[in-house]
Amino acid sequence: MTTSELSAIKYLFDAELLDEMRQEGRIANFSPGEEIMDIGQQVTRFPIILSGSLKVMTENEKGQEMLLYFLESGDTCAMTMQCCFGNKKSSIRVVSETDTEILFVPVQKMEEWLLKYSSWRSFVFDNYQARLDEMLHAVDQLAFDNLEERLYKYLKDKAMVNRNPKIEITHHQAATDLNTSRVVVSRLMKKLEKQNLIAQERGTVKILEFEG
DNA sequence: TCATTAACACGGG
DNA sequence: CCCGTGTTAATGA
Repeated sequence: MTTSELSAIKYLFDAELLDEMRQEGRIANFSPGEEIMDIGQQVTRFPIILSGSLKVMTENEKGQEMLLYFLESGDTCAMTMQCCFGNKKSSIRVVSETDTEILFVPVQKMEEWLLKYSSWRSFVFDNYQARLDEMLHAVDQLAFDNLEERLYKYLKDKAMVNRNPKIEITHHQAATDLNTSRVVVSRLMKKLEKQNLIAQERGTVKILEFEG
């Protein structure tokens, strides 16, 4: 592994830790829609995102999927981290949202690095923090029961991780991710359109706020 | 009141 | 024709 390959995260860690990552880590690439990790799977390697973005989902008892959050470059998955420390099986499904490049590190290294590197401790702590904040916000939105805001945030998140104000998505997909019905999404999309927040074509939605 | 399910029409590819 | 979209009606929480 060359130095340039870890350039996306080099400012996050000590030089020495980066060296270890180069030695111990493996880089893998994924295309949109590819599954990186599934529910029930034993976690043996730990992902750090170099480029692209991931979608993290969970499932309820009935097998319905539910979107938790998106992850981007420099992020890692707090849920996976949790699984690694506890040597548990994954409670989430992770799917590539865009083309992604991921650094995988063996789980044994993680605890070792906690003792050795303060930059690793910060990384782990910050990621927990960020995810907890995001989850709290999600709970807030659910509690206040405003699907319109959730939908708009979902669209904006998707546009942000794709670095593109134009999103390729159908009302059906949005409904699945938000755990609601297509009828509602169609209605709310129309509403957002009337407020000049979005523009729609068949299979695409454009966030007007993000247009350059 | 607002979401869900089912059903339907319209239109583009 | 199939799929995505936009509506409506009936029902339930």
